[in-house]
Amino acid sequence: MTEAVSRPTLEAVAARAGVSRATVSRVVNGGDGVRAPLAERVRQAVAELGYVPNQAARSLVTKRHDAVAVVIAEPETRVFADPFFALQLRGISKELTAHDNQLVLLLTEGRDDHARVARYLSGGHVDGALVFSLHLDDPLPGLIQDAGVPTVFGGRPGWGDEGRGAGPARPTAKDPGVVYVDCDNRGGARAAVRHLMGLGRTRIAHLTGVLDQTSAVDRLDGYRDVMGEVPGGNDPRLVVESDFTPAGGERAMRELLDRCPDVDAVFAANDLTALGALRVLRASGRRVPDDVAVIGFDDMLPVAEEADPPLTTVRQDIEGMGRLMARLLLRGLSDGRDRTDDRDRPDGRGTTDGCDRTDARGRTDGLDRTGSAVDEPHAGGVILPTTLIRRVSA
Amino acid sequence: MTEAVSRPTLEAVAARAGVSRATVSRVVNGGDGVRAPLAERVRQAVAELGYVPNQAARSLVTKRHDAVAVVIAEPETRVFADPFFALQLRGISKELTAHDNQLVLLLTEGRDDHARVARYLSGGHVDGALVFSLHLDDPLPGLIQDAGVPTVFGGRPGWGDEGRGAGPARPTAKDPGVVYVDCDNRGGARAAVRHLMGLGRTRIAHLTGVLDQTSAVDRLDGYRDVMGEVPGGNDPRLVVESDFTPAGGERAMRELLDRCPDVDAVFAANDLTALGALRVLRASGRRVPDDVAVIGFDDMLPVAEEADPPLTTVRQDIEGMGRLMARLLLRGLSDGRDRTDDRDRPDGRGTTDGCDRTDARGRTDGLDRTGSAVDEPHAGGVILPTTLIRRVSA
DNA sequence: GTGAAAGCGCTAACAA
DNA sequence: TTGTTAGCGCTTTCAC
Repeated sequence: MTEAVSRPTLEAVAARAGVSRATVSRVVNGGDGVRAPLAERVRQAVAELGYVPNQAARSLVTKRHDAVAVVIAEPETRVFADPFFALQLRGISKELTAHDNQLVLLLTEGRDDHARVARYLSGGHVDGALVFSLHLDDPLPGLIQDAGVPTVFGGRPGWGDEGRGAGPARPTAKDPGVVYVDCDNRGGARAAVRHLMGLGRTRIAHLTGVLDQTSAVDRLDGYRDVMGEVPGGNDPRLVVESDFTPAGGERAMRELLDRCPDVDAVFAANDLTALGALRVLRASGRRVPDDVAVIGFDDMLPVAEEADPPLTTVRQDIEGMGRLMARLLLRGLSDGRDRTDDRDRPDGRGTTDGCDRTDARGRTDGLDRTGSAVDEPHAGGVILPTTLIRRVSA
Repeated sequence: MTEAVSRPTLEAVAARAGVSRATVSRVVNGGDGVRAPLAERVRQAVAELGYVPNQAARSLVTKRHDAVAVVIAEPETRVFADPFFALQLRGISKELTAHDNQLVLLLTEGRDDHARVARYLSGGHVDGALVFSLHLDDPLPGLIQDAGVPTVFGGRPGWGDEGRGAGPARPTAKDPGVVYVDCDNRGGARAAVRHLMGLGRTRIAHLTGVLDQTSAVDRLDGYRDVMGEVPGGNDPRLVVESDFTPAGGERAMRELLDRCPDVDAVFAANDLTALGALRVLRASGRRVPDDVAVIGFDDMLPVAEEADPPLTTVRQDIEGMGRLMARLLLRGLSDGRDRTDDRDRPDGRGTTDGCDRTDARGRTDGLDRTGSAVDEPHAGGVILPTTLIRRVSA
């Protein structure tokens, strides 16, 4: 392991180019107001010396870090069981890189880590935070809000869902300052159920996810939206609580077959649950999709594609979510300063502005919230669309 | 998105405690040589003010950053297709956190990013780097070596495998300074094949991984180690090249059945490949394991466990690999300075030293290298053991 | 054992 | 347009 060596400083570059440190600094930071030939000489010197600015020194005076923390609350091992996390991170990374920001990854393993993370964020080491936390009663988001760091949440925070999560709703729930990005869980669920109806199915069941996560709640709500419209759709026996795992899917499917042997379609809260359901259906002698159609959620490869039969599912643009989160945070950060959004780095690596590639629709397309006590939508919620992917199972 | 506020400085703490900045600094950094009561007063002030040291200011003078970069060469989308990456990261994160280091994540998307990463690492923003790059001809590891940053590689670098990868071996291949951590791919493969033999199988095939990755090469070598010992084991038709994917596994399995209809066991280079093989075997009317036994590699959940039938496979301690990489890097870093390894942070959060929990065996337990021209083992290679997980398929 | 003072490398007023 | 100067918040000699 080679030892690091000392790097040339601004001073060295200035000397070499025969100018003052201030001039070098100007050139390095965009070169506004430096006459071309001089700037050229400086750039020359920079190249020759292989000068790279010392970020610590820079941060010390600018109070900026060009770094963003990504916080992932770890009890969410679900996050580790599928590529979700990795894709999200990839999207975030791309966007941050395009804006010359670094990604500081903070993984938490429980309460002890909460304090650590809060301390780190309060410590002013990063300009902002991207926070993933799926559970309604997770204290981490609250701590982070209190840390006073600009933050964008991944997934709709559940603070406003009174009567659903454990404990009272956080006062911050209606805070217009709360910004989050999520996929259209509810709309995707509706699309899935409508598709099953379009297939002529009438006894359509739902195997839910863990109901202390907003994604599970929203998918259930989407299911109910559609089922509520048809006679007999409100049969409570058709909804079985599960937990986003294959084992849970098996359990739930067995229970479902007990309750409703006449079921002819299943909408599973995610692909893993569907996997378990498929196995039980096969064991029960039912054919998929002939006897029972099955739809999953997530399009989690290779699970969905490699299932037997390949799973029809609802795809979300996971990478796009990550990208959008980063973009929103960065935009918020630059708004907070006096630089405008499009004042990108001089190397012209800025991306196109806006949500052009993400089809952000804002809000939840006219629908009111999930029957909770929250009347106003979360001011900063951005919902990305989902797509139904048809394979064999439905 | 709340705006960040200004934090209390050392100065403020000093004023509050009625001491000099220097004293506060000493207390904050371990408190050696400060009388107890004074130190207590300082700690009090720190707590009251919620003081957190400004890392930028500290780095500026210490030239340390307490930050480590994790570089993941992205063309390795395999890394994104399974939880491998996430687990590795978790191990790394735990270890870094225990030593109060931050994790800066650098994902690359191709050549353009190489320069960016090299620049960042050379820029002295981090104390060291953990680098993942699976392909033999990836230029990134070379660039990183040149950047002069202490580095530990994830997975055995292939630079020394002459005649295998594209291009000549890098001169650094035998550099005793090269440090890497890998699982015992070769030993795991041997265990798998021996297990199949123990089952009385005689026509044991191998579906390889992408052979420009050392993990695939090593697994193939392990297979050959064992097969070479028995008569007829060298039948080249029993080895089919594949690519670590289910689709590749299908292709390879079909080809294998064409070539050797009498095959009675398959060792697949990973679980995904095994998945494809299982499907083809089923389609061909063969029963698993009765007619053909199948073993995978990685114990990639949920793939292996949820396969039909559940897959016997070789498990590696992925999280342990990550942890060990971080530990080795951190140790190297502290060796490079004048502080000894066990001079941990004052809050007593240091972990136990050594590789106690990882069972590092060092080297490759007496076996010579993979038939390549490299006679001396890579000085810094640490190989973690693997475990055979018996499920139904073999 | 404690404090005073000198920078670390950079940016941002302000002068020229 | 360019240079000069004063710190940013911290650690670290060096006196006391």
